[in-house]
Order: sequence, then structure tokens, then C-alpha cells
Amino acid sequence: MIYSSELIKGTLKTIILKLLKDNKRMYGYEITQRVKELTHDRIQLTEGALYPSLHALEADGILTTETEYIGKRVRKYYSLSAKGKTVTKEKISEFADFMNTMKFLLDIKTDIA
Amino acid sequence: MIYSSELIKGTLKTIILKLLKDNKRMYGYEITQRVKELTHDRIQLTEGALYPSLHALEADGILTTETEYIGKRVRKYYSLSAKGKTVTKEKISEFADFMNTMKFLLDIKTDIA
DNA sequence: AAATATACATTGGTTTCTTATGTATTGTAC
DNA sequence: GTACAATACATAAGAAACCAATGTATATTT
Repeated sequence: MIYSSELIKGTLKTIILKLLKDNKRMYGYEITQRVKELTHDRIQLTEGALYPSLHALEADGILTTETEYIGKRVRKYYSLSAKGKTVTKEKISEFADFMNTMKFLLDIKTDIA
Repeated sequence: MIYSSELIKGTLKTIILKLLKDNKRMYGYEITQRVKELTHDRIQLTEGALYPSLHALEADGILTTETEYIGKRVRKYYSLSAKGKTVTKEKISEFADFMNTMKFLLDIKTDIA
């Protein structure tokens, strides 16, 4: 199953921030692959969604970047700034709260303890 | 706490369908009030979002309508069509699956069994 | 040598929602 | 009895976020 795109709307930034929280630094392509792997292909980030989001987070001072060359190929690493770490905690906790509300509203039984 | 609007994106139709599944028929204003009440004001549907969604669901054959007059004031009741009942089950189960994926991805502990 | 994977990025379009506005009736508080 | 809030519908203009497509280029596998 691949989720309908409307479902994923609004969660992309939270996913990016969580991955960066756990991994110190990651580059764009790596993020798409990690999400694909962790969700068993259920969530597939498109580049057209990912890169603008990364750029927006950087412009907001939430992410910092370092560019490196692997051979001749450029690679841009993203990391959480101090502000980013705070924002990440808030976003995840807001999402957790939202999920509990939705679970109650939709009367859903979950299968993960 | 009122959730940031981006979080709610993509969930509106699922919420509408779930309420109609439980209540046979409801009118627009009633839906806004019920959601507000059930979520303790955390989710407040705006009319500008609700009515276009209801109209779209009706146009897709997912909802049927009956108009009644309460005194001189018009009230438009919405109900699930046969197709709508099927779609509702699919939507809720897709959302439940999505929540489990997100819970795993964000490493969230839930407080509802 | 060709195909696939890696790695960045932008552009045009669509969907979905927000804010604002509009109309009208009914109930409540002063 | 009149102003305000609540009830109840609706649309329109714009913003935000995402998707699909396209573009460029290098590296690896077959």
C-alpha cells in the first residue's frame, strides 16, 4: 500500500526533522531512501517535495548545511541548528498529540503498544 | 492547544466520513460543532473548508443530500451513499495504517490503548 | 555501451485550505 | 425592542504544499 498523497501532506517537515534528530546529518537523497526503507515503501518522498522543504527549513534557520564533494559529485548535508532542535521537539510532540486526537475521533485501535 | 493548520491537511474528508458513518445524517454546521466538541476545541473546521469538501464528496457520489426547512431556515442533511460506506471504510483503514507507520517513524509512545 | 543509481535542482500545475465576504433567520441579553 | 450572538447556508481570491515532469551531471553495474 502506498498512501494517498493528501494523507502525507503536512507531515513531511516533521519526518525530515525526526530523521535529522536521530542522524546528526543527512543529505537529501539519503533522506528519501531512509524513509522508503523505514516505511517499507509506503512513503516515497518525491524530490519536488523534498528539496523545496529542505530549502525552506534552511531559510527559517532550522537547518544548517555543509557541502562536500564525493569525487566530482556534490553532496549537501543538512543538520539541525540549536533552534532546529527545539522546533523538532515541539513538532513531534504536537504530532503525537494530534494522533491521539485523531485516534479518538476515528475510534481507531492501534497495533503498536 | 490548536493544531497548526498544516497538520490537519488531508484529514478533513476522513473526519467528515467517520462522523456520517456514526450518525446516519448530519448537516454542515452540526459537523463543525461536533468536531469542536469531540476534540475539545483542538480542531475547528472553518466553513470555507467544510462546504467545498461536502460539495466535492456529493459530486463524487459519496454523499447524498436532503434539504429541510426548520422554520424559514434551510438545513441540508448529508448521508453516506452505498459507495460512500465503502469509501469510508477504506479511508479510515488507510488512515489507521498511516498512523501506525508515522508512530513507528517518529518513535512515538501513545497514551490510548 | 547502455541502463540504472546517485545527487542536486527548478518549473508549472493541481489540490486543499484560509481569510474574507455575503445573505438570512433565530435566540438571547439588556 | 433592539443589538449581539448563534445558527445556517454559500462563494471567491489567494496562499501553501505537494506532484509530475524535466533538467544536469556523475558513478556504478551489467
